[in-house]
Amino acid sequence: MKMSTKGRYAVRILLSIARYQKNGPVPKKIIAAEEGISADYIEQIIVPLKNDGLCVGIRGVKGGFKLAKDPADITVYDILAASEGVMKMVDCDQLDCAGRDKNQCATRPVWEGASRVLQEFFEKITLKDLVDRATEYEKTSAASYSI
Amino acid sequence: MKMSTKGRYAVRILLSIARYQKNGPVPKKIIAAEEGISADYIEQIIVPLKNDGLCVGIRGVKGGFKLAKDPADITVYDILAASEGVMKMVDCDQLDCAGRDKNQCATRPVWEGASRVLQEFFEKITLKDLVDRATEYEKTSAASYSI
DNA sequence: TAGAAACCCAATAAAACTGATAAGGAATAA
DNA sequence: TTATTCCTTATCAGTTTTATTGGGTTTCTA
Repeated sequence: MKMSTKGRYAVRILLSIARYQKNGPVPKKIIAAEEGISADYIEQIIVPLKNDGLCVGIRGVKGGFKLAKDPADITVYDILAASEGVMKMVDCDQLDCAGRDKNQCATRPVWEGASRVLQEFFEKITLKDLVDRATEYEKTSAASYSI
Repeated sequence: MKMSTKGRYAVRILLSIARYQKNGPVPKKIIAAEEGISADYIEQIIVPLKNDGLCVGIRGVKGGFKLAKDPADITVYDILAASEGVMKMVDCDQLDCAGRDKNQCATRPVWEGASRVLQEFFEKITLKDLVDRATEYEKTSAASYSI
């Protein structure tokens, strides 16, 4: 029932990109410094995010990452689904239901309902919401990465 | 974001006990056969459930397990909390928020909200609900363990 | 056309967790 | 007293997580 750090990092990485991309592509070195994640590890985490069309990498000098869509069009669910796969709390096939038919398994609706509830929650939060909140927080403290 | 089998097994084990305890304590051998979990593994899973006062073990011949409360007073959340610990999707202390103050972490409310939503969902489902559903299912098929 | 900046890709590995097994001990009913 | 059943602790292989490392490839700029 724990979220892996990969999922959390994925959200934070895209949040960083969202916040700083107005100055051009955000290099992973900046993200690393900003979020306290090693630059090498960021690469690994960002691969599925690119594959799912959430961000793009731009090579060469002055390269970096930028979002592939508007932050308001990227939900936390999109990010977690890309990073951790479809949101299913249990992979419940026939074998999993103690040999019963899956439609006869009394606990199955519990896990399906939980997955659904969670998905709906994450779908309501967009990257823009997080950017706004981060900006709000920053008003009361010093900005870290500017221009 | 996956539920471990331990949590699922815990629910199924208590559900088995709830359903069959009217004939006296339910021995783990029966639970094992019923749920397709090895008897040795059941022991391990059931320990925290006893510690949290959800069921009790009765030793000796004709022994077994029975619930410590009414099934209507045991929620799925109670079971999962006993089995897997408090429902926190991330253990977010200061260090976890990329060095920021935890009240300045823009993603923290996401994980806290998800944990809360999930907890509220599981709190709404009692063991009695599951017993009723299982009984309902059983009407359309053969009972497996009777008297 | 260097050459440096930056992303891309594959292999490796330590640590933690999961899922399970096993053996002996303690209590209880018949 | 004996069979049954729970109780406790140890062990352990396999998988997943969380990275690290080391080499490529592309592209901008001078």
